[in-house]
Amino acid sequence: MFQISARFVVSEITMARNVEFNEEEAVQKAMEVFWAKGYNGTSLRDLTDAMKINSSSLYNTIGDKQELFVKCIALYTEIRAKDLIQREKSKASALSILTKYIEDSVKIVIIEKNGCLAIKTAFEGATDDARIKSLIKNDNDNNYKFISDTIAKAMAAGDISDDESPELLADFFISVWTGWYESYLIHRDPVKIKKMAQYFIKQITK
Amino acid sequence: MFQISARFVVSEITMARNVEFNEEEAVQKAMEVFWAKGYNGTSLRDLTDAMKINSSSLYNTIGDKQELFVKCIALYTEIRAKDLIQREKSKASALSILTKYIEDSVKIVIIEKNGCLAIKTAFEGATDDARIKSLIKNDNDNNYKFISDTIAKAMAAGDISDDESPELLADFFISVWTGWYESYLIHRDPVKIKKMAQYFIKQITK
DNA sequence: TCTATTCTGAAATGATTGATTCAGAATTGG
DNA sequence: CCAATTCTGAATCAATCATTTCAGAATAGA
Repeated sequence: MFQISARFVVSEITMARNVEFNEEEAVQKAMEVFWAKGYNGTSLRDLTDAMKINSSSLYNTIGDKQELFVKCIALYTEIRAKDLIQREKSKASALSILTKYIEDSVKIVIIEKNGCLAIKTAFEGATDDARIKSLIKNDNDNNYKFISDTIAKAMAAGDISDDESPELLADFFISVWTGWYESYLIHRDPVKIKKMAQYFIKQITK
Repeated sequence: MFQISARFVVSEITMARNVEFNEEEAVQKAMEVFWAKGYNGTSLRDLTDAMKINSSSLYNTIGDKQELFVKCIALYTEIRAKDLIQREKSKASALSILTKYIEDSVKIVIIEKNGCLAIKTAFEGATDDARIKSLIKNDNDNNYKFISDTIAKAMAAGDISDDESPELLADFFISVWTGWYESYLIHRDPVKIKKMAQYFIKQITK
């Protein structure tokens, strides 16, 4: 017997009906709902409506609400990790990779009306699930590593001053960036964000 | 007749039983629960347990869950506003008022395990109540005004450079500050926060 | 086609949600 | 003490919550 849980039963005799829905697409839809409403603000009905599946199908394949949330956060952070890998592949100078990243961060803050799912999740603290904490920390560490490495390279190239450590500047940028989301949630003023980004770039380059 | 709602009935003949619980203390207790669990994560039973009152008393005096939440946010932002007024009264130099404020901000980030209620509320976006949005924006504007005014005074005194506008620096500080809460939620590393604060002070003073 | 197995959809689960009811306790002025 | 009024507490409300059940549809290999 290889039965671990219902969905892992593997018959040695016959196979049967296949799952009708696309799990990845369904998780993507669920992620959007959690993103907009938060964990506690999202009901299972909200989820199954968006995913267009029955709750029994959800529980048979993915699991309960918390399990689904973990998959959503995993998907979200995976997308972000892939974006960083793409940026690292760029042939451009470290400085221009960095400024492009900062400028894109501004754009995302302004476009994404619900803010950042990782930040929202960190602040909501709805569940103390170790997997979620780990995913959020990993996501943060990825960004930290990307920024500090890129700054270090730009310093080595002599494009930005090495008065401060790349690690401190990376921590600092991540902090400002988080604040931009809050600023935009409260004021809806793109100019504020753009000016702060300009200031940050000026501070580290000069 | 002066009847607006049940609790505003004023008899012209006789008075009657008084409210037994202290409303301000009860709201304070409720605030702590909302602070720890968020709006959607807090049930009415969580609230009445902490406030040590019956739900009928709550509805007869304060109102429903949303009304109570408004009062909690009002109390929270009022406490913060009073703190700023105290700081403004100080006879110390603008620069030392500013650095004291920044150092105290670091302490609060590190001490307050649940982060900042205003920031949490902004990110949760649980209710689109105009009063809450207004209170949060007001709180933000208060801090903005205090910081930019203090920076302007320090500039006038020649204690910090006037390369940048006080308004930009105020926006910038508020953003970093918000990020510190997230950083501390994820990493629980006081040194990170302290270093960032030192860096910020250094940047604006030199 | 048949049989074994799995997936789906509707219905229902008990628990909890925010909110209300109302009898009786409390307090006031008379 | 009485009468008028208001507040409190226990019980309860319908609605919704996350989750489960199960009959029947679907599909694989034999």
